[in-house]
Amino acid sequence: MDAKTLCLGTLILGDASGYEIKKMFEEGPFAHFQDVGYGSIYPALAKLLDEGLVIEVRAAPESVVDKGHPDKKVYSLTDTGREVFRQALAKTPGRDKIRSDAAFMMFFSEFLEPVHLRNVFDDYLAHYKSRADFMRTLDPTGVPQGRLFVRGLGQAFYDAVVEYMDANRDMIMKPDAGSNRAAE
Amino acid sequence: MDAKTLCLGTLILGDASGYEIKKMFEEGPFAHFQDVGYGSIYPALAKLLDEGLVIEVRAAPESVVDKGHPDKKVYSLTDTGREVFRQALAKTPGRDKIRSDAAFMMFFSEFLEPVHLRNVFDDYLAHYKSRADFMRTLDPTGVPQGRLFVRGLGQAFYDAVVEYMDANRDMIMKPDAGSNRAAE
DNA sequence: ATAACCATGTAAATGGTTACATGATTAG
DNA sequence: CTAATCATGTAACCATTTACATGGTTAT
Repeated sequence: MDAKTLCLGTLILGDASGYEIKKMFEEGPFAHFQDVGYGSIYPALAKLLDEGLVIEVRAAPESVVDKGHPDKKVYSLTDTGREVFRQALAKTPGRDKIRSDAAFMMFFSEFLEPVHLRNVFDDYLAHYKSRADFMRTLDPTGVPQGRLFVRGLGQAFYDAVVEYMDANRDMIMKPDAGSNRAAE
Repeated sequence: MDAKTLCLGTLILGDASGYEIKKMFEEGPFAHFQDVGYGSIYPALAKLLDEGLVIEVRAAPESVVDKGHPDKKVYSLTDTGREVFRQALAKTPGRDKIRSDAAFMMFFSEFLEPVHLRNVFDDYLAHYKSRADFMRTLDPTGVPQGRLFVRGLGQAFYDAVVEYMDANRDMIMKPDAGSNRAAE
């Protein structure tokens, strides 16, 4: 999924600014399966505007909360944008892409200093723990099934990682009991 | 992790050709947490050769299996290469990067045609099932702990996805029972 | 024969990340 | 007053993906 489609997806959930879109990928509903930075979002929004898939709208006057932020740009999907998004969803998705540098490092645990290994392990576990905890705080009320399903999938993934790491800490942390001779 | 470090990692496990390195990322021990194509591997190997981190070696004469493949190039790590790899492992790893187009699609299940949704779901599940099954065929004998740990982590991940999807098929596949009105 | 696989490589296109540049507002 | 957060955007750099180009071998 390119940044453009990602933006269309967030906008179909409601009007938003570039800043708000980023937030959705940081702590929102997409957090566990997609990722984008400002450097992708702003150019993507500019292109979408160019192509007529989104328009710039003033934030609803009711939300005068935005009084002090005159430079905030809120985008809204056009009908064409909605249609293009539907077409993007109709394609066959590619395989999941996972890049875990931490897992790569732990794979080579014998080449890491014990202190460093412990840090990598603990940081990794702590991160997944906090993600799992965060997801548990979300309210499922009124959320469509597809979204709940994907949320649950993320939750299942986080929980599995945490559970496995808690259960197998010793396996990687304790010095190797001779079984590594063969593969060196 | 850039393609260069990834290549160093596979080569520390033993001499290999570009083609063999790719295989490792397709069906080998890295399959579930990293991914690279030929377009990354061959240029990376060329650079590593340039920098003196690897050398080209003839495949061991014993393995005359390679008789008919004179253009096969086997690479081997130099001491510098080993050292550079260790340094790469000593750094703090970045966060896992996950991009799941399929999850993104399922998130927006209301916008997908039922047939397409079913296809996406079934393909996704089938893929994770086959990955999980494959990992169960691997022999743990003589494999160092770090590698076993990461293998188990991948296994736990695959199993969690399969289990969750099997258990919650109805949730996403059955037409929405009115709870989606709110977020539309 | 012919498909599948082994095997290597390049070039162009695509797209993402990082660093830079700026400035207002809010909470402590 | 100072740090954090809100807010947008560009340019250079970096890296990957895709398409192209080639050709040998093995199994059916």
